[in-house]
Amino acid sequence: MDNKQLLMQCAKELFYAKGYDAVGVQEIVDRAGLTKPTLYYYFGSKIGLLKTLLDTKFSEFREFMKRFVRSDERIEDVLYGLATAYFDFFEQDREFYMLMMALFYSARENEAYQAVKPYVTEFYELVVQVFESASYQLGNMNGRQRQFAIGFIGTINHYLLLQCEVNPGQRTDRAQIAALMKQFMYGIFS
Amino acid sequence: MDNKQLLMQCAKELFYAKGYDAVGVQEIVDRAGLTKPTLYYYFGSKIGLLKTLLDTKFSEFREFMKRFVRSDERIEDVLYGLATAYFDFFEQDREFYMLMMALFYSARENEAYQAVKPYVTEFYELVVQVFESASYQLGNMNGRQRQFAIGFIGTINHYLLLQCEVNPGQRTDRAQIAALMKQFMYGIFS
DNA sequence: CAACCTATATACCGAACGGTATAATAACGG
DNA sequence: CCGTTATTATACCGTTCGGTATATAGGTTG
Repeated sequence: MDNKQLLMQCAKELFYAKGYDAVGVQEIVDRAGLTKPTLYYYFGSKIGLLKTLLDTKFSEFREFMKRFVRSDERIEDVLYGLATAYFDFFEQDREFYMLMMALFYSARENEAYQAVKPYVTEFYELVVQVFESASYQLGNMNGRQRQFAIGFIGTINHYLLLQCEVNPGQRTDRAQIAALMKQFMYGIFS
Repeated sequence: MDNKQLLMQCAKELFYAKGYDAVGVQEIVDRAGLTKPTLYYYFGSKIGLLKTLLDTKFSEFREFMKRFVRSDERIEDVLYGLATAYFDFFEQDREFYMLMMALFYSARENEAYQAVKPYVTEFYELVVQVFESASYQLGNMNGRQRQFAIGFIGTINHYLLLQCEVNPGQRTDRAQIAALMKQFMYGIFS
């Protein structure tokens, strides 16, 4: 791994563990065994480092989406594929996923939030589109597509949060994804 | 309002807008028109100020819970009451609610997260209890009480997040709460 | 070899950080 | 009116912050 990748890796670990604002540039380069000018050579600034990290990782997320989502299937299967993309991306790099969530929930004026917002919005709109194009299966949603999208992402994110708290090492299996989607679609009484 | 309350108010606004780590003690006292020793006189430290703020606000949240939750009713009504408590507390002070969410989603090693965690856990356990005591109505949940509690809180929090993004000024009405609970209980096909 | 470009280090900048020693002021009880 | 206590300000502490001017080492290219 070259030093650019090394710096991104170290930054990700520290941002995840302590929070973007709470991590100093010195701390990042110390962990990488380098010095500050190297970091500034590659990324220009601390926020530039975060932006490069986000850009790299969200490109991977797009690949997961392409692999698992077919919008022409039954809505049950589309949602299952969507959920699988989220779960697999989460499993591939839990630290980054949790970092992304933390950034998205952080304060609106914070530059770290503003850096992550466009990416989160992009994937949120993708989920909205899934519900839009399923309208012939779900019937008249009365403009509730966005509410469904929020509910869907919220359900998944909170499940993943629980995973991190309760099963720090264990992988989520396919049966659990199916159960969660069933609960989302048919409610807790089913 | 005395200066202690004033400092808590100013801190809350700044923490909400910029994030705990991104706000300096100097900034807080400047906004309040005071000086640093006053802050340290009342709260001892920056984290002490946050803890006092959390303690005060979560006491209010407990009152909302007592007012709206009757565990001896039908599960539909209990969940509706629980949701109402969350929504009303949110409406009473949106800034604080969003701050609490941001803190809870922040990094585990961050002291701001550690300050808010006990309170969030307390209310999570309360929701778990609601599902536990509804077991005779929901049937055998196979130990999924915690999953339901996570799903319930996740659904509400993401809805409130959406509220803040889309309708910054508008109040959530009772019909929307009922619709959200219906979706949670019966799924999106209902 | 000379010029150049990439990548890295030494050493430093001014500003802001959280926090405090000390003292002045204000309010209150005797 | 005096002593005490609660509250606030002035001025400062050492440390760390994000960021940079400058130099050097190594490879590449003319």
